[in-house]
Amino acid sequence: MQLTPAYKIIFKKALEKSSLKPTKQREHIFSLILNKKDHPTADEIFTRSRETMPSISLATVYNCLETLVESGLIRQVNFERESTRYCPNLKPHAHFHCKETGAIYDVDLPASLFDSLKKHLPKNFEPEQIDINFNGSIHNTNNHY
Amino acid sequence: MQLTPAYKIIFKKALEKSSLKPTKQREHIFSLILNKKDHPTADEIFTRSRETMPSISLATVYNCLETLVESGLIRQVNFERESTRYCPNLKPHAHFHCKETGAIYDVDLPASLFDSLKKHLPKNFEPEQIDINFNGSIHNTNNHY
DNA sequence: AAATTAATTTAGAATTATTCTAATTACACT
DNA sequence: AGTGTAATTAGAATAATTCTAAATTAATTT
Repeated sequence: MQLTPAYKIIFKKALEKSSLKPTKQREHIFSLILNKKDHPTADEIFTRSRETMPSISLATVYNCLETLVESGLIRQVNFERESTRYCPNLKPHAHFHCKETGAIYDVDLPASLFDSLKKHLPKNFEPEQIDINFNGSIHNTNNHY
Repeated sequence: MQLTPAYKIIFKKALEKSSLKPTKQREHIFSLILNKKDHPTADEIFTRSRETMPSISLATVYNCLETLVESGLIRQVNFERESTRYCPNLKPHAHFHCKETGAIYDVDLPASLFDSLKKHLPKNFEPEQIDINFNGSIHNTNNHY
């Protein structure tokens, strides 16, 4: 679980911009999320972290995730009141939540769509973040019988 | 806190379609949400309910809210992991969450926008519900100085 | 390099919204 | 009236997250 040199620079810069330290734990968690792009929960990240960093604590995982979100390196994803999940995809996109499997899929969207959404806000509303969440199921188009 | 005759019919029909009973408690909670369109939490609804129905319990409030959502009479709104809020507006719309005050505002959107969102999904993804949430702040355009 | 300070991590307790459980109540139907 | 099913109730249980206070690490000053 290692950051590429390019990501290592991004990582350091992003944290330093908010005067936060690029610690071992923060880097470790960031690399875990980057390397398996599957929207894990804090608890899943905790379990995975301990495989290679057995001394890490759950509180640290929560702390690190918070600082990574603050510094813009990852995004939070929430569905209903399920555990918060984390996402390293920073491109404009939505999420699709399959109610059968619970899996979450990224859905790329053109930036223009976010722009036209913003146009419907009153002039004095200043959005910082737009979350678009689909909830539904996924049909298997192969197996018809 | 009374339902109009028109809403009373809508209420009964919606529940009976799922073979649920139009009970006093369910009607009471539905009317509370309809009459003050401010996205209350279950706990706020509980407090308001007791003013006119002191014997109601919190569990019942949760139960009733669940059945009202199931039968399509109200919608749930979630921001991050804050308490779930409830919304009687069934027209296609988004929500704006003011991070300063915590208030939630409905933002009407044309149905066409939801349609173009759906077009970006893979063909076998079947959305049942689309949630669009803005997070940000509201500028006061009056008081410049 | 030792001492000082500040930030981070840690373990475990505390919190909070929600769900669960089991008992009671309210209806609908014979 | 008696039976059966659904709904309500109070309180206990759960689970994700946050808080607290102590311990560790890193950075800075002497």
